[in-house]
Amino acid sequence: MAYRQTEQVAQRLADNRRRILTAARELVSEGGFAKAQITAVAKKAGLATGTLYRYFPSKDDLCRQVFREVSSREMNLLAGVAASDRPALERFDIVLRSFAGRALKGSRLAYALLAEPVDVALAEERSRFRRTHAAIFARILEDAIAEGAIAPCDTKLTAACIAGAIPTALVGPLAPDTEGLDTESVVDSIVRFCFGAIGVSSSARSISYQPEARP
Amino acid sequence: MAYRQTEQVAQRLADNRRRILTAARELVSEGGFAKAQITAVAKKAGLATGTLYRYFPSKDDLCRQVFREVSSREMNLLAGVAASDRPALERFDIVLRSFAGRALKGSRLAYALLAEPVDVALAEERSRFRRTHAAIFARILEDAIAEGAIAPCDTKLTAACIAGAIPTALVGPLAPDTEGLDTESVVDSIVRFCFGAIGVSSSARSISYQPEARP
DNA sequence: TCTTGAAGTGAATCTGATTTCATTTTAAGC
DNA sequence: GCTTAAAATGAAATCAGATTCACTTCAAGA
Repeated sequence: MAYRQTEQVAQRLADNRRRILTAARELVSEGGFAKAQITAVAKKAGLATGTLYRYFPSKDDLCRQVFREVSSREMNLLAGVAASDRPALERFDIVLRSFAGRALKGSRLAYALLAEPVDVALAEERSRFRRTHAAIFARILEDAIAEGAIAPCDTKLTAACIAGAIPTALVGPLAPDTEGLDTESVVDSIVRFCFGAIGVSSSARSISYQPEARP
Repeated sequence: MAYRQTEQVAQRLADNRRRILTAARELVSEGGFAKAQITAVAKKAGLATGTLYRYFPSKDDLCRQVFREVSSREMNLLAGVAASDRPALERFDIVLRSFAGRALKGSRLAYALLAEPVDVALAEERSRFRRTHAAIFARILEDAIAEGAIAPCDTKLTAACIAGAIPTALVGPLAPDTEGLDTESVVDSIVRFCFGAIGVSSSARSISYQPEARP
């Protein structure tokens, strides 16, 4: 018995793994998944190309992992908001705003997640991401119906529509170059659209429910 | 002067070009753009690989061309419908239905156009396609506002949302395997969603405007 | 029939990445 | 210090396509 993995080594391995993921994530935030070539990632992580393959079986796996980490952070955030015990419509408002708002803020990464052309493996991941969004929306819509705040509708499909509408509306504004456009008004328009879509006009909304005092 | 292109030759050249485009289109309808490899296209067109390059400078160019041909047929169709002189909301209804309905019918091709993972060149083409959709919707919305049929709104953004919502709602149903699901009800739900989004509830709609007699 | 330049060919090449693997280095235990 | 097995290395192999190019075939017209 001449070799046994020690705590210290295990630590370093875990570290390396993390370092690879971080390097990849940073590259993605800089230039999208297109910039996350294995060689570049390894270099940035301070490891040799081959070493990387001791940690991840393939590029696809690595990228999927990165995609999941980034997107699940977002998802958890939204899910958290969605799970509060406020009235459904209020939650709807907040979820929409955090989604759109955060996307516009971290635009390069959001673009990678939502719209950058990617290969099949990541496209799959992306569609899972979108379905999760939709599920969150669907849940809120069901609650809203149960509360009698909106009329019944096909919640699944409506949620899918919303989950598709937002990214598309953002793509223009998200485009890697776009600078200095009125973020808030874009978000407002999107929110208005989504409320409309579920049958809550903005006038009705400002009477029955005031998410924030308005200026 | 020993050579001059004759009518007959010109004819054959044009024929070849067309044959290449057709072959490519057919391959795309069978297996998406992924299946449209140069060699396969050439073979299907009954030409040698190299010959194809006498007609198209690169694969990207060929695929773009195919994408444009297919999508512009759709666009013209929608634009035609949109340009009729009926009331705006009626046109809205028809455009939505033809869009969603046609996509569901020719699903493999629609999937390629709307959702298949593609490379940058085609992604560009696709976003142009989507913007054109949005423009059609925007136009109708403006008319509807002018007619006083709906309340004013940010037509550009609303149109973008709609143009994004529909494909997303269709992706599930379009997925290359999905069989035997209720096409009509999907279309209905989408239409309902879009009308809701512009502030026309389905109840209001069935009173003020009857697109078709209902059973 | 013969010449000429365009059209057509498809095997060979190129490309840009991922992935492998023979070799070297490192850490653990004796 | 020595042995062992894991970890790390990075140059080279691989790969799946697109693309090229030296060559052949063809059609027009002299």
